[in-house]
Amino acid sequence: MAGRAAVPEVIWARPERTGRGPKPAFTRADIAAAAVRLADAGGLDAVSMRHVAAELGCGTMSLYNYVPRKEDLYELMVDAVSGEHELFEPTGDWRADMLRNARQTKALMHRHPWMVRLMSGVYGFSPNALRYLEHCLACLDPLDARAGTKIELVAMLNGCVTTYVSNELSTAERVRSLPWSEEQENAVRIAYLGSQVASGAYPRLAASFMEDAGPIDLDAVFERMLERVLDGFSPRG
Amino acid sequence: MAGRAAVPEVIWARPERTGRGPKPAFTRADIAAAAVRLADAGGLDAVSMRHVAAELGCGTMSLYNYVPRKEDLYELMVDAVSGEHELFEPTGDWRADMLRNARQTKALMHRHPWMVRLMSGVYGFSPNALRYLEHCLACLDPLDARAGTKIELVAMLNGCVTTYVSNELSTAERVRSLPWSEEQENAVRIAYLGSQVASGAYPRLAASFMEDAGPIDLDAVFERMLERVLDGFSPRG
DNA sequence: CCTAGTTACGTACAGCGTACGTAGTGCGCT
DNA sequence: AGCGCACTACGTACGCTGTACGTAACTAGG
Repeated sequence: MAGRAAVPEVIWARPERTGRGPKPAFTRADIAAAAVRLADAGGLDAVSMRHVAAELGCGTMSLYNYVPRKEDLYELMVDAVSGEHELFEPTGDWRADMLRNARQTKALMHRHPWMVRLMSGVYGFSPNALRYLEHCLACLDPLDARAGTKIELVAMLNGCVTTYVSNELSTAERVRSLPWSEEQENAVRIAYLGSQVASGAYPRLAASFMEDAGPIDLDAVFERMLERVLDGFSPRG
Repeated sequence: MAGRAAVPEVIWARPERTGRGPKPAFTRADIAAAAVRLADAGGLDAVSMRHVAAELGCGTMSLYNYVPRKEDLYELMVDAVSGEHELFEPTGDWRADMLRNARQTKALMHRHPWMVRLMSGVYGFSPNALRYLEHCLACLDPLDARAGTKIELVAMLNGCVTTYVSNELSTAERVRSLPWSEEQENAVRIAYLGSQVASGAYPRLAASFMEDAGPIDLDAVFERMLERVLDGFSPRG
């Protein structure tokens, strides 16, 4: 009969080896790495069970011995890149440390643009995610606040970074499945936005466009956002 | 030949009627409403071109006369529910007004849980989204700040609300495609999380679990988050 | 040693987005 | 007035997806 049980489980709780039978040809790390490679190269849509299996050099259905559902493959991917966080030694300056963490997260998501799409749909407590969370809490040791508050800080900071990068890359990832280039897509959208703003229906929005005529400094926007989040948690702020 | 052009375009720029030919049987609003109805009832996965066409009572391919790509259908959906925002008269108290906007957004996303998945993937400047943005800017008239700063405020507030609701509903929406119930899923994940925390590998995380033993008041967390965001933009804060 | 549990993988199915072809309809132009 | 073209409508078909299921080979535990 089928060893594949249709029973609730977390992939992390399922042991990677069980002893019986021929020894598995791949580790979970192998599989995650293959999937990440495909996603980096061809976007999230390039990650199909068939493609990952081909990348590993095995039959499609063999993958299901390691990964019961596609969802779990996504979870492996998120965990794998979560492991890319550098867990440095806390310096004692919690603001500086958290800034460093946030900037790292942003860089990580730029390296793996498909992450933003997975973040809102995958459960966030894989081993490496827990490790990162623990690291953040260690950075926050000097902050005098309840543990719950610290977790709220980490969640809010991560959330803001995610949405920021999501906005930044909104076209970049989506355009992969479109039959035209990112430049064309942006041009046509900006043209529409311009026509709407020029229509006079959105006076305040139009005024804002007049104000900052030049190109916006996205990095500065990002840094301002971080400062504001941290301010919200600083004592006497 | 094909009237279906594989050329970059925004669906909002394409006129709904062109004069020539038999008159369309549906409006964009009809289509959006049908798709939203399906998504509310059966989750985002229930929104397929075939299903929407069936809901409207037309052939699958007829839908492509109105909606050139599935992506555009999503855009119609987002715009339709964006129109559910109540654009009240600003009171002069920008903090209170923005709180009201944020709470409305949260309620809206609870009514349409699939929205969080669409928000990070769909371009954010549909007509109703622009109207809402303009409304927020009107609420912020009393705030003495550059227009760019106000837009940052709106973006940050919306972003935080989105990620908050996303975390809140992460299982709820995902579990629809799983062969077991949300309760089972949560139970199994909490069991795993508990086992990890109990393993001693994450001491600070464990301490935090000890601290707030009781169930957390999610609404309070939400309100605290909003206050912190607004604080970051209040003068002399 | 035997056998139960595992790995491996081909086949098959239902569903998806959508390219394409054809038939019918009615506005705009000459 | 009437021709032609742009449009609507929609059936068929293709390539892709996730994955249920069956079969064959293999190996560790009793």
